[in-house]
Order: sequence, then structure tokens, then C-alpha cells
Amino acid sequence: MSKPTESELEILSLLWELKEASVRQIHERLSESKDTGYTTTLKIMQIMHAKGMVSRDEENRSHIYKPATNQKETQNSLLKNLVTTAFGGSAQKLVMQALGQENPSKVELDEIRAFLDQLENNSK
Amino acid sequence: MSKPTESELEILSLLWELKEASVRQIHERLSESKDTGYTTTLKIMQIMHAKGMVSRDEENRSHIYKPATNQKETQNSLLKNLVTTAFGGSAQKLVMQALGQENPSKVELDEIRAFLDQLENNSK
DNA sequence: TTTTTAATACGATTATTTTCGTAGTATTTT
DNA sequence: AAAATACTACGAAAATAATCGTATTAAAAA
Repeated sequence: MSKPTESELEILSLLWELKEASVRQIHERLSESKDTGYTTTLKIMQIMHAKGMVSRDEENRSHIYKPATNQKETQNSLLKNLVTTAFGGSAQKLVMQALGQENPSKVELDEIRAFLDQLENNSK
Repeated sequence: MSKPTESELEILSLLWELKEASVRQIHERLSESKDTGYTTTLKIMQIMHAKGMVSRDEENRSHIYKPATNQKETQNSLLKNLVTTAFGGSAQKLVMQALGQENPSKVELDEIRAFLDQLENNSK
């Protein structure tokens, strides 16, 4: 699947969160952070549908859209792209910087530690 | 500073790595992975210069370019953008997925652990 | 010194992405 | 039933990004 554009990604991300939604619902969420017209959102979602990036249920007049691209895969390819274009290929650098930027709670840190342990065991 | 485009980022990233470079040098590195014309690279670098994204030394006929945007800041804003648009705002999710995608060595894992410890101490 | 090579500048074209207006209909409200 | 409202479809314009060709000139090679 081709890389989503910036606008497509915003919508896709909302669909991942909501599982499914009408254009109206997406547009309302989008409007919170962005000043954009309804038909613009509609058009982008139609394009996404044409690309097979989302599926939709046309039963009712108001169509219901669902993500049709695998979330993890898409995220991975975006991450990979960022690692190569902005972090000189080092995922470790990206990880550390992402962590340093935030202010993770003890719980979050422990979760990450547990995850690291798990990674280490699995690779053995 | 405005977000670099995809092409600009590729070039910026090489400049971060090389500290400074001529158009020719950048173009040669770029050509390894991408089929693109010399004047295209030149043009993009000129645009970057016009935007203040890079500086250049015009002493000699072949100009020498340097990054003029802070690497960490730029990386941070790209990360932040990815976290919000593709990871529902959760940096932790991004981190875990970036880790899971790779196959980090024990040394790398330990470095990350040390980094986590350090984060925890600093926040106290 | 003449010729060839290598560099910049820059306009113009092409490709891609985003935005929006309008038409046509179905649905809901009055 | 008529009017107002809420959808979709879709073309086309506007905005942004990427590509490239040509002119000009400096430097290097012959």
C-alpha cells in the first residue's frame, strides 16, 4: 500500500481510533484542530476509498468508513521512513529522542523495561 | 522553522551527517539510492537556502552548504508530528513499535535501559 | 589560447495534494 | 406537501513540491 499523505494519515488515525465512522464524525473531530471544509474531508475520504485505503458500508445514505490498511504495518513503514530520512538509519536514536522528549511516568518506564526484557528473551 | 519536505529532509539529513558539503557531494550520495538529476538537487538546495534551512559559503565557485536548522529540534518536531498523526498521541506506543521492529543487540538494549534509569532519576 | 568541463541561476513544466463550489437527491422538519 | 437540511459525487482551481532544460560564466585541460 502506498504511503498515505499527511491529510490521509490524520483521517486514517481517527479511523483506527474509532474503528468506524461517517464523514461527518471524522470531520467534526478534524475541525477541533484544523479549519477545514466538510467537502474537503469528504473528498479525501473518497480518494482513500478509491485507493483501497479504507472500506465503506454504503447501506445507508450516510456511508460508514472503516480502515482497510493494517495499522501496525502502516506505522512501521512510517517509522522506518523517519528512521532513514531523519535519524541516519538508527532506530535507537529515534527511540531515545522520543523518550527524552516526553516525561514518561514510572509506570510507563516500567512497561518499556518489561518490553525490553521480553525482546531480549525472545531473541535468544 | 517550517517542516522540511521529504526531499529537503533527505538532504538535510546528509548535511547533518557530513557537517558540510557541496551540491555535488550531496547529489552523489543521493544518487546511490535515488535516480535524480543534478539540477534537481541543486534547485532544492537553493530553495532550502532561500528558506534559511541551510547556510552556504559562497567564497569559492562551488558553494559549501551547512545545516542551519537545529538537528534535535527538527527531529523532535517530526517525531511529535508522527506521534500525533499516526500513534494517537502516545509516544510510548511509538517507542515500543520502533523497538519491536528492529532486532536490537544486548548492548543497545542496555544502553536504552541506562537511558531509562537516567530519565527516572532526573525527573525526581 | 582555445576548448572542454563543471558550476550556479532561474524560469517553466509536471506531478501531487488539498480545497472548494455546485449539482443532484434523499431525508427530515415545518 | 413544501421547505429546509444533509448527504454524495465530481470537476476544477489553488497550492505545494519536484523535475528539468537552458543560459551564463568560471575553471581546468588540451
